[in-house]
Amino acid sequence: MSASKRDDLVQNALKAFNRGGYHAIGMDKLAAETGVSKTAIYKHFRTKEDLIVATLRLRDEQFRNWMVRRVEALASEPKGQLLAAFDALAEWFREPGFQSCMFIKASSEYQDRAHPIHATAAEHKRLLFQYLSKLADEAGVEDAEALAHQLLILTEGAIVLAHLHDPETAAANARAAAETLIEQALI
Amino acid sequence: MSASKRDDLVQNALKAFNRGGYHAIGMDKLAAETGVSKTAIYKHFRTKEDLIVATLRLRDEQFRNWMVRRVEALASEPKGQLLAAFDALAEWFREPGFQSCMFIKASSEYQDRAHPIHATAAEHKRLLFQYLSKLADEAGVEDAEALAHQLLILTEGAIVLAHLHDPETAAANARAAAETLIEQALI
DNA sequence: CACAACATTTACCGATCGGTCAATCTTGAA
DNA sequence: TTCAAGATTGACCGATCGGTAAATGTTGTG
Repeated sequence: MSASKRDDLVQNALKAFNRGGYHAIGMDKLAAETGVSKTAIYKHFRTKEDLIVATLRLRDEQFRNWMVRRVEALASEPKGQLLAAFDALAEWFREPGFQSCMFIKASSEYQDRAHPIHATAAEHKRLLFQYLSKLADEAGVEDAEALAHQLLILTEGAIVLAHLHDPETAAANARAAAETLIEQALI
Repeated sequence: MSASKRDDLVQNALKAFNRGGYHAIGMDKLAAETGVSKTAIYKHFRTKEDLIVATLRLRDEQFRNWMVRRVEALASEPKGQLLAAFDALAEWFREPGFQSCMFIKASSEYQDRAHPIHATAAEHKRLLFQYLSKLADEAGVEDAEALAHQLLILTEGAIVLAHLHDPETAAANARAAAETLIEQALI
């Protein structure tokens, strides 16, 4: 299997897991939806869980790249970029077929902290924290990590409520809260 | 089966689902862990999903009762009670075997908004919102619903990060953010 | 004690689970 | 053109999935 076919497989697996959940999508269904036979899949991934970790790593890369690009397109100053992260969030929520966050769902299905899938999800959120922390620091916030923690909490809460209740309400309220917290952190 | 035995069943099912997840715990394992045979379970619940909904309803009642009691024990004034909700959250996170929130996990495994399990989870969060909204109103906040939305976002985000990263850090930062938002809403 | 009514169990259903294997197909170098 | 190497396949593995049926216990009432 070529590298690009393998990427296709992971990309399609990502879509399937996103739509159906991790336990709910079996390997037979996965083979059918990706167009790659089970045996071919198992040539490249030792277990289903290895494949899930690979999809999470791909999603981590895609999502953080997208987020950074959107933030930089929406604002040029670090302070404005902190707030722009929440505008990007709103854009994400509006995407057709938005189904909450792969990593939150992964940690829900694989609860044990020691599990590689859970750990991969935790790592993704840690990288998001670092990004927010960098922006806060550049914006001149004294305790940049404290603000980054607070903004990350808003982000995760907004995702959960966008999925459970209403995307627009969640995005708007998270943005408003972020604005207040950023302003206070800069006094 | 007596009413109390049925309650025992649901209570034990709640523990099992909480520990293992919904898809991951099969009916055979559930029968073994609750001490009630599958046939006996199916005498009272038409499907596994009906049983899950029953466990969520029980958890909703238990959790909200507990939260209200803790909040009232920790503070007597509405404004203080808004903040006390986050102290209660910290207490919950510290409980041994804390495994995130049953409702977030349920909505992760049953993503379709039309699904009864997802709807039950959404309803629980709506009731929490109403509670926060009432407290905010009593505290004299002008736009009580806006503040309640923001505090609910903090709550959900703190739960997610308590599970993925660190309970103490998540609780402390959510509390600090809540304090800022409450103060600003009262100006 | 007799017995009907109900609760509970064991054994089983077809379907699907994650994963494997022998056989077939494709392909590129000699 | 041949043929070995690697990719791919469908068929299959035992285990478990959600759910059911027939048989066995249990219990309150006459």
